[in-house]
Amino acid sequence: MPGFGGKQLEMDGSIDDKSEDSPSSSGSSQPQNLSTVVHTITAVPTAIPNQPVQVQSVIQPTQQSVIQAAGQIQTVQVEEDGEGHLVRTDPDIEKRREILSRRPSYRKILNELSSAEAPGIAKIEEDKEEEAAITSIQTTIPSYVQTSAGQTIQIAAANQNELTTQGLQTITMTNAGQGAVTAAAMPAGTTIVQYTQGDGSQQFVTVPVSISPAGEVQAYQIRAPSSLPAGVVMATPTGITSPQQLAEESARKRELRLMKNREAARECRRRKKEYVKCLETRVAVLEQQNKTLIEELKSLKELYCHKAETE
DNA sequence: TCTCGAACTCGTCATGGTCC
DNA sequence: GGACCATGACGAGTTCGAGA
Repeated sequence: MPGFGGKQLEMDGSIDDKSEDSPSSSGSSQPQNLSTVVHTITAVPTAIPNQPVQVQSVIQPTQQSVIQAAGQIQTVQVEEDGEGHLVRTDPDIEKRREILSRRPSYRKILNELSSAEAPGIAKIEEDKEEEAAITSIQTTIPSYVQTSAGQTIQIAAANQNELTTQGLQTITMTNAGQGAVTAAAMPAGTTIVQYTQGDGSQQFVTVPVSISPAGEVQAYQIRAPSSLPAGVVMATPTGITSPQQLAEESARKRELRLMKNREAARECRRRKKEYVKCLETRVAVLEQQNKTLIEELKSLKELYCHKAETE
């Protein structure tokens, strides 16, 4: 991570108010403190959550700084905490601390940042669009799926065109010699089949692959319980009774949970990277603004001195 | 070429927040 | 209240560059 100039920039764009919980708690993205005369900080006051404001010219550590946001002038108390961090000490702290104590969402933060001040920065898309993107590279309903054991099984629904998540469907699986879709890696006895329906919606089916030596396959039900997100269905054997089947069922649930969490972790990391990139861009922009303002200040000073000399 | 340590990646678990 | 999601934390594996 390259070092950032200026004062500590909180992830939510606010001035450091010593909140205990911050997305930067891992430390890897903490900006380094560099000594500069003028610090430009973007802050989001609690009264106007989505409106960035700028704190300028915090030259003396302890003083009142003027925050201008959307045409409004606010005055906040700002102090330096000895470690180079600006600390806001006004009465809003309790409220802000309450808000910041909640775990942040990179997506929310980034979307706030992009909508508030940088229209050019792409928002992190909502899940709907992500799902749509995924389904666009999927195929239609496969008749054959390959299990984690390299086994190919045929899914022969009573009416594949009506294989929807509405209501219950019974499908049968039979061994077949053709492969079509590779299933997720699963422990012995289970597999997760991912496919796309004719209407483009993505489906995950957790399927136990306990095919008897005689090739006999029992019937499974595909159901879409309300607890599962759209596009995810569970395949459960009909009439689970034995402890072994219960164990298999819980193993399947666990695998599905792990798979989802794996995906969630990937997404989370991707969002985090995007968020850090966004912050770096903002830092670069603000540094540039800072330079411009310094130059402007210099020229105004010179102009003023020149005028004073001539008078 | 081998070794070592830092950095990075990924999967999993724990936990708090949100939704129904 | 339970299911689900988002994310921090942690450990294991991988990569890469520097030094012997």
